[in-house]
Amino acid sequence: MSSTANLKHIVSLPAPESAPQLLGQRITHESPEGLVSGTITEVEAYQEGDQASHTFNGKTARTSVMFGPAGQMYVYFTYGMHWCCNVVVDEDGKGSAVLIRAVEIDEGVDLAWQRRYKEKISTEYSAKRLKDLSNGPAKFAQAFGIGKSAYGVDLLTDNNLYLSYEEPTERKIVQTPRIGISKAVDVPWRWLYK
DNA sequence: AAGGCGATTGCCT
DNA sequence: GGCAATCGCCTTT
Repeated sequence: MSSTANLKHIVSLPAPESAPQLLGQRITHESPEGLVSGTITEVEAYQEGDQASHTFNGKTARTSVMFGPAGQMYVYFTYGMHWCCNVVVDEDGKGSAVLIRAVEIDEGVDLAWQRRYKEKISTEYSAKRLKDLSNGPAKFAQAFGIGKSAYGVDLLTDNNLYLSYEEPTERKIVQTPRIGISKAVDVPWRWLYK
């Protein structure tokens, strides 16, 4: 199977099956300022009928893309200041997506650093700040320069913002309940590398 | 037309 | 560990 076909298969699955398979996949954003790329290391699954999902109360203007074809980006704005990114998954018509909660950046660290901290990267790397670069959903969005304009972008075909397939690795995966929600708090649909 | 609140983060104690 | 910041969306009048 080709890389694109592998990805296509992964995002065609229901969210709770798709999410753990998106762990380890690569996401890249090429913007006028430069390229940032890294490995997805933490995800959460949300789907229609799931009380914690934005689609629980049906389709709205904000969530419409979640009901569309798999592989598109669902971006939402929250807490008055943060953007968060999801990969739309499952069959066309199902309101499902996988929230990208953390990415390990291995290309474009300088650019990511500038976007996050509004300053040039110093020769003396702060270990904590490096770790904090993209270890949260809104941190990832900021580090990658992703905002409203990414809404609905097809991550399987777009030339600037795209997923690329990586073979599964031996990295140990942990499964836990989702973070920061008030409904369906016991549903264990968060996956991350140990 | 108005009000409450969130799939978060960073700073303060 | 607690809490403020900040605003678009959705629900309720």
